[in-house]
Amino acid sequence: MSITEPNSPTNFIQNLIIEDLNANKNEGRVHTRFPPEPNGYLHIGHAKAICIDFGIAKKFQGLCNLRFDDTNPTKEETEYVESIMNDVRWLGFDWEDRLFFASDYFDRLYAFAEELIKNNKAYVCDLSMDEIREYRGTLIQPGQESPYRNRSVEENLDLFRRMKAGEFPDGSRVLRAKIDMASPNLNMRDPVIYRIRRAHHHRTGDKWCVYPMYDFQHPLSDALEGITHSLCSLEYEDHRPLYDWFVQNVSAPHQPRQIEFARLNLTYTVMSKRKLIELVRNGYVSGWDDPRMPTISGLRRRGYTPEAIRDFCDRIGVAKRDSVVDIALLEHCIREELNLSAPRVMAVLRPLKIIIDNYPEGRVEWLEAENNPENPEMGSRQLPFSREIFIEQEDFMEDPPKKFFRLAPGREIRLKSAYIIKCERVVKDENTGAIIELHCSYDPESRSGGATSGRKIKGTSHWVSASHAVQAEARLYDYLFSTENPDEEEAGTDYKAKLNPDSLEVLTSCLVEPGLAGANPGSRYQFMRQGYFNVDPVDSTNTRLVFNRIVSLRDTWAKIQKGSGA
RNA sequence: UGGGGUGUAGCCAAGCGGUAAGGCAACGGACUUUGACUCCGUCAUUCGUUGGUUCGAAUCCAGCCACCCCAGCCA
Repeated sequence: MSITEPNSPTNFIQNLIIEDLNANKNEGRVHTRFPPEPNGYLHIGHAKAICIDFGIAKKFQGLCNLRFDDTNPTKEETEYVESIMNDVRWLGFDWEDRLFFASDYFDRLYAFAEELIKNNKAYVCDLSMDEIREYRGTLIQPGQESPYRNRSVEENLDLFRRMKAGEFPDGSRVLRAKIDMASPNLNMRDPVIYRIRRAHHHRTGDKWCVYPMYDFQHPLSDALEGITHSLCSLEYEDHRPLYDWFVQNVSAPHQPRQIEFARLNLTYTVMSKRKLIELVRNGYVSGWDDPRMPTISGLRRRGYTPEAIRDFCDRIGVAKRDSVVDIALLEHCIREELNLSAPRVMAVLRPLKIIIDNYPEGRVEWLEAENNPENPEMGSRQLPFSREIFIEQEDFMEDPPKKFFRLAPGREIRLKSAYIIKCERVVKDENTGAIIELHCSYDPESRSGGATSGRKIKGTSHWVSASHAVQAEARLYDYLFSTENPDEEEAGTDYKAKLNPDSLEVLTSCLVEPGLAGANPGSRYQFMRQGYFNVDPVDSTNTRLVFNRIVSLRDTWAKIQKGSGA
């Protein structure tokens, strides 16, 4: 079940909306919006918000707008708005013709500000930034009124118009709402609503030198768009009285309602935009789309699907409790999808050579292999088998523990879709003692699918034919951070100290079955026991094949070791 | 010492006065041409805590405790 589906379970936001509907509010309409600031790339936390904003609208046959809250020109860039639109679309959501920008409303917002001034509810303040802070008071002490608080309407109007006209330097004056300097809620202590900022805006260029603040812009943009339910994260709860104040003290065409929910946190990663941008800028990762990043573009490059991400967002629920969701749930979602959709192919990450002494030299058999035993519709393919093959190093142990039932001296193993082989001899390097290759025999009667193939063998391994395999590169990713909660305070450490040095392992000797030579960038596979991989959509070229490990299969090594008591 | 929030299992999360859903994780067992997958089973006598109201409380009331957010001309 999903909040994007009609019969899914309800959450507290839906219950509030149902109450509004039952009270005949908003003519029965439900209209939400997803309002990112274009100052960075979207991450999985935004995906939660997107699924909630668009999902709730859909659930109530309503609409959801995409609106960019672009009122701080010093942080915002066109690159970001493009990536955001791309990511929202990729996730599978459609804002149709309702793409908006707060900057589209600059004229109307300015008019609302003048209206406030004319009603003696806003004033131009000449205090410096530091002075404003001092006058604001503290958490436990009330603030003091600005000496400029009681300027006449005429003077305020004149000053504000001259601010807009560019007569004053940046930072010299601001427009403030006249509310209550003694309010226990600091947001109500005459908040700044316009500041002078000579910066090039990504859409309005140099037309404006005054820009509205979020607290003023957001409720009024919602009102202008006819938003009924303005869903945002918990840190804005304190702002709700201000939100309502603006809507009520201006001739707003509509009264939207703000509802807050907890933002997403995930184990082993960070979600704050400030931290992510720092990881990118300081080169801790290769970019916003580094597959270890929790960004949408990182997850996409890693091989995650929009369906898996939406499924994850549905499963984590919506509530007001601060929480940290276990990354295992996200991994479960992609495994569940890929298990049925990704073809199972043979790839050997750490090759160990095997020579089958009783198999004729030069002979090649093409064996049929099913693409996905759980999804027969995916058909089968032909695999070359020959005298020399590679298996996974970890599938052989010279001195195996009790419950190890793969290959060992004198033991047999089934080669997936091929024959049963028996290890006859181990060849080692004279000096180092390292294992160079294995000599085996095969059982000609055991060919997979044949009439006499029924012999039961405990272990099965994947393999590739030495002369047919294609060389590739595999990138194995671990968590970017080594601790479950890198944000957690620990005296003297900052979150970067918890970056996991082993978060990326690159294997260049990886060998894959020949059919993968021309695989499409982005396509996903299960490399048997090694997990799910995709062809890197950025780095794979005709001469270089790179696989990203999307996620491992659940680790069986732990059980093997546990079983052996090792 | 102010204001706003939140406390249900290892992690999420339903529950809204009638006797603790579901998912992830974990742990047993079955199955398996990959120990994965799949399937079956186990996993809160108790809901931060102490009292109160009630025939009956996770749900209502009071006190206490813990944690999160707020003093940008960021959003």
